[in-house]
Amino acid sequence: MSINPEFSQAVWNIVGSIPRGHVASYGQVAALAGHPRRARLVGRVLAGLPEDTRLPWHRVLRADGRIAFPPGEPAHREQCARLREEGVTVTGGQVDLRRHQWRPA
DNA sequence: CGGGTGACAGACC
DNA sequence: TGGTCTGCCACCC
Repeated sequence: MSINPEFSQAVWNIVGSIPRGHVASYGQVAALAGHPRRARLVGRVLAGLPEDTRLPWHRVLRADGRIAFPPGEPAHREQCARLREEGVTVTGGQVDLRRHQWRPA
């Protein structure tokens, strides 16, 4: 399975529908896109987003609630900032999933 | 063609 | 709570 427009489109839609103050894991997005076990592919799609994207990419975290970017990288700080700005508590580059994970209806 | 590399995840210990 | 190891799969040399 390549990174076809269909999959990208699905990922964009899903990520775009994560509500403010909530987060989802890469694997969760992949599954919702109809492709379980393809978390890495989701990361690839997000990596391809333009810098001025309007998509809430910062609401996507690793399965353990940690930010995927290495601490110290600008992107890491950016993600922290954006999450906090919408009321998500980030401690040590990590979010409490029990409290913030998105559970789609 | 072959090996290294990720914005990952789950199983174990 | 935290390390390792393995499976994963499209890309890029």
